[in-house]
Amino acid sequence: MAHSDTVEKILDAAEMLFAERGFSETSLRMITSKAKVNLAAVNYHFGSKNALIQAVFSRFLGPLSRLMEQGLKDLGMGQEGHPPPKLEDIIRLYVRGLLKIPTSHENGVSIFMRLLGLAYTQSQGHLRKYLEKEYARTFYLFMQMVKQSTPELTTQERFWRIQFTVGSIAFTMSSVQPLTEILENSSEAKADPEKVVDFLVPYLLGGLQAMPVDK
Amino acid sequence: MAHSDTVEKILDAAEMLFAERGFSETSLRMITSKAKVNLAAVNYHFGSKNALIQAVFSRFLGPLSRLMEQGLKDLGMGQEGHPPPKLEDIIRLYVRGLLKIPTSHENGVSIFMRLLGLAYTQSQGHLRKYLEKEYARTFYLFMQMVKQSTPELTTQERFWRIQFTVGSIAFTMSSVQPLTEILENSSEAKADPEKVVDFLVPYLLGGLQAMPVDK
DNA sequence: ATCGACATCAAACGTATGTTTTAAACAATC
DNA sequence: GATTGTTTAAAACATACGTTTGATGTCGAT
Repeated sequence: MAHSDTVEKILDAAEMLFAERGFSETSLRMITSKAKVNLAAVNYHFGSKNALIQAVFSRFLGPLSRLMEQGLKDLGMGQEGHPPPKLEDIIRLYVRGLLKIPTSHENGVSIFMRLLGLAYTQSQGHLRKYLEKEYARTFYLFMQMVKQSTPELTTQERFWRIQFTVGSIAFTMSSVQPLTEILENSSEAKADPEKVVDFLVPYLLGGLQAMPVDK
Repeated sequence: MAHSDTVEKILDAAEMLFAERGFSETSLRMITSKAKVNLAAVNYHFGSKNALIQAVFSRFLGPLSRLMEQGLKDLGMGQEGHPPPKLEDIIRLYVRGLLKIPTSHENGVSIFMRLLGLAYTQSQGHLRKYLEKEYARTFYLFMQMVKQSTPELTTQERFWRIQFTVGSIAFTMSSVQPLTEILENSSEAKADPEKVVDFLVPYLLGGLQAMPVDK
């Protein structure tokens, strides 16, 4: 057919290259040559490089936020008379959700997490603002859940603990590959993302449930 | 005098701009115009943009690692018959060290942390490798300390928990400014880096001391 | 006062970038 | 079979970049 999967091919290539090298460090020519499409195709289909970056995120986050909202409902979110869910269940829900992200490649999780990390640190925050606007609802729901499960925290302390948690996840996942290389060199067996997640959950729970700062 | 403080002015400007916008997104022309020096001065004094990036880090990390090693000695590191220091003291030592980083600007901490975060996520890891090589000793000492204080963890789980910790710190500090803006809009008083650190320490301790994963 | 080493400056270099344009093929829809 | 939307190809666009050059300035030492 005339209309092949050019768009998908571009998104696939861009996704991998962005995760490997960052946004600014990845040129359209790299993307189109990896995707084996014409250079002009990007501007034809997406309009600009920035729009392509957003499109890469949309493909990830659309399904993800739907998955999250469904999971929160399953945990009894908003149901009258339902006991507040355990914090551990909430964390597991999100971590498991991240593992289930639909992706065309093997290492879907780490690619996505690295992209998310980049979105926060790179690109002067214009991407971060886009994400916060677009997925504010999902994030708000998560905050509500955590609030129910940690009534002993002040609003401020809870906010920051959630940020610490997001930070742990994003930063770690964004550098799982380089870090595993270190581990392999220095000793031990290789650590895949799934294993890292097993270590991550108890750590995050320990942090979130720690004794609050006394005022 | 002919030799003014051009080098310092360049480092100051580069430091701030790198932290604000990232490395690739900051051009030499931005730096030199902010520093009010000639464009060629960067290549004259530093040789290349990459060398400038490393120089920015050296100015931070030199004093910092010396501070850290001294602090570790004060805690009894390596002294025969000395009881192993408490984990909380180690964490506080490092967090306090980060706060004491000598810097020419007000927001020294957050700038430095953001730079460190960028070093890990950006620049294809060439900067990360430089840092690990240059400051391997300081990091190794820290690992040894934590090992003494968390004998119940396996080497692998300890390694990852330390990574989670570094991630929390770097990611959070690298976005303290944007995050405080969110807090101010949504509610509450403003949160300065020092206050964030007060929240951070118990969180990190809770994570590091959480029940280990059973095998 | 002169020399020589270092510092600064404006200007240019070569290259890579995102984007646009033109043209020609191609496939699907009506 | 004409029309419409996709795709490719090749080229050019203007711009921004890191880096280099060569002239000029500045200083302390001789």
